[in-house]
Amino acid sequence: MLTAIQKWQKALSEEIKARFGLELPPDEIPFTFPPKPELGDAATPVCFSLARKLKRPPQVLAQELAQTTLDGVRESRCAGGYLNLFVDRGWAIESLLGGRFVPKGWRGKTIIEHTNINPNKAAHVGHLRNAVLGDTLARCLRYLGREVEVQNYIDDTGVQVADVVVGFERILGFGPEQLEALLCIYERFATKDSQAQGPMDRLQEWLQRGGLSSPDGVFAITEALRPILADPEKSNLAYGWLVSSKGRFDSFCWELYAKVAHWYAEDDSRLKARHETLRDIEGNVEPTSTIAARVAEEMVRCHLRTMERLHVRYDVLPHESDILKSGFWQACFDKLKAAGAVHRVPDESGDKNRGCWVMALSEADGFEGLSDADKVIVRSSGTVTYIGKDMAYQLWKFGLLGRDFKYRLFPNPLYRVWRSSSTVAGADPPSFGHGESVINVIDVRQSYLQRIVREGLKLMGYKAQAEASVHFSYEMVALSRKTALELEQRKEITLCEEDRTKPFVEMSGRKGLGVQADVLLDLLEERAQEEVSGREPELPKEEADSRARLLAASALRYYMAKYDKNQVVAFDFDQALAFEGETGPYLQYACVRAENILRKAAEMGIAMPEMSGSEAVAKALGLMEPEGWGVLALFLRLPNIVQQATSSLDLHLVARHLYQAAQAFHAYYHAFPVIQEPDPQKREARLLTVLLFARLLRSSLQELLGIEVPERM
RNA sequence: GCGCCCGUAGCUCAGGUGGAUAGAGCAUCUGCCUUCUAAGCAGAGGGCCGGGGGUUCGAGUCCCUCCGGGCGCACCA
Repeated sequence: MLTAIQKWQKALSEEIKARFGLELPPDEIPFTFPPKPELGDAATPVCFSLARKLKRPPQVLAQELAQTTLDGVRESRCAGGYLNLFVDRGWAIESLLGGRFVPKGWRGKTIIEHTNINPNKAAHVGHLRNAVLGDTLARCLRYLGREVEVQNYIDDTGVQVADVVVGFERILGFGPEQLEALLCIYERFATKDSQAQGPMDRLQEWLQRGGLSSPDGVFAITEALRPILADPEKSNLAYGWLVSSKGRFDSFCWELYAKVAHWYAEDDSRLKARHETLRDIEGNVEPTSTIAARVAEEMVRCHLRTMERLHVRYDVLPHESDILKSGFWQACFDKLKAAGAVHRVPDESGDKNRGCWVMALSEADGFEGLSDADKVIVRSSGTVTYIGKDMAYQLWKFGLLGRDFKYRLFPNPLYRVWRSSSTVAGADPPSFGHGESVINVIDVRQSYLQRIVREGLKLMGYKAQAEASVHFSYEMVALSRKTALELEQRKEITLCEEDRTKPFVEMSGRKGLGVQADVLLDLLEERAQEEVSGREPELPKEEADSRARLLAASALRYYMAKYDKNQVVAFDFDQALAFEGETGPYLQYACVRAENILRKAAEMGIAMPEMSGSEAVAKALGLMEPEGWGVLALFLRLPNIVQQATSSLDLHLVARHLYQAAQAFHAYYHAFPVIQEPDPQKREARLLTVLLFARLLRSSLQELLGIEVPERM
């Protein structure tokens, strides 16, 4: 289905051909929007370029083109060479309210892969940008009528998980029982803060508050942890993290993971532990493989919970371990070999890649000037690299592998989500994969690898799928210098000399450098809570909490969505914690204000206007002030904005546009009182403006940006 | 060395395929709450759009070049 502008472009293209004998494709007819609403609802400067080709003044051409009949346009005027269009308001409102965009011309689904946090530590603010962009893209595509499947890839076999397992086994001396005991504490105890007294007292208290007052439960846990508690060094470490993690297992692992990196750095020979652990995980050697699986699963649960706070959900969680166990890599490897896309570097050669299977990139477009033209796919040890697994995964996403996972439900208390499995199949999973196009949301640092995956597909003969493989590349989130120095002062992070001189500090899970997503969300909710209770002290706590959550989520989502994707976000606490100015709450507030007027009007017994169809509506629309109409007209452009945003992956366009709409409404709100307006007809027109605005903004925020609006704030 | 990205107000950023007077937010200053919630509005100051060349009716936007900064180019993911 064509949007209004596309229809106009088509009609104008035909008119230009008929009138001037000039072929001008519809999408080459530019559309802009007049700076003032009085000038019209839309405009095209096309006559400027026509003027050159036809050697006639643009004003004259615009006069002629103004004769064109355009769908929904009641008047075309020319002004200084521009062709300005005034739409029929009734038509515009009808199409806004009724016209969901019918999915024509789009068959097949789009697979979006996003989030992809290594399941070995808590999510940090960088991961939030990924998730927000991925989720916003999914929402925008669904708004346009596309079928979307959201996948969150879980790398549960890599070095990162291995490292945290090393931490549990070798630094803390944990086995499966101790891990279970720890998880049990986390499961029962989910409150945020505590001030430690004596370690054992505290543990007992936590256990009791967590509903583990049954002596057996406490006994079981303390029994399991006894060997750890007997060792002061281990028990101090674990206890410290237990406290600082504020009830979150992923936060515990965040500390543990950073500790492991430090532990390696102290003594190189300790890296042996990493390799042994990695080997045991892959070889299903107990207890290591159980610990790894348990840690990864629990971590994914933590991440799902974190993302749920931002209203981000997933359809399926493909696990890397299942890619290996289900023979995906083998099938992919066979295809690569059959196509001659990879070759083995002989053992006896002097090449540094001897014994490896490599993909030659020297012939490929866009890989010129590499220091090494060969990319290792299979290591000399016979194990496959990340890039190989990723190629197999990409093939599966397109349904090209000839294999599928089994699926079972992931143990998630929040909503139904499936995960891959190599062995156990749950009841009636939907069909996953078989995408027509695939969008991988990964930060810019992985561009090179994403290009290799595409190149691999091409070499295997899947040219169309290589074309349909999109890397949604965005810049990283770093800590602003100000924020980094603040955090260092509070002893939450440690910076090296080099970091201190840089304009911003790159985050690093390994170095424990970053701001945890949940910590930021907690801060946001706290601040929101203060604001809410400052305004309505009488509000029941539950209601206040729920409002604070919506405010915090919207502040964060808008903060992550408003920047151009190529812009490094220098994360700054002051900016991220703001609720004023260009922020999520500002958008919500516009909606709440509009709804307040409606509520008040209803309380006063003023009838709500019809929104479409009747004579009265047409009349009210005609009586709207240009400013009021200007607010609503912004929503007319929304479908085009969303379309452009999704095709260029510039999602900030959507965020900024809705901000602009909110801004326009706030100004209107102050200038045009509704309830106090004595003239009933004017009042009717204003009420209709407010009603339509409230409807449109609320649904747009929710559908496109994943921002929910509270009833009041 | 090669490749990609960024440089616009004191700070953080917008400025779709070149078009109407370069805009927002924060910060600073001045007004506006007995009038639909001030998480707001109105206004002021603040700009050689990194520098220099070009392309044309028209360049913040396109091309070349230089300068400054970031990120990639692993048998890590």
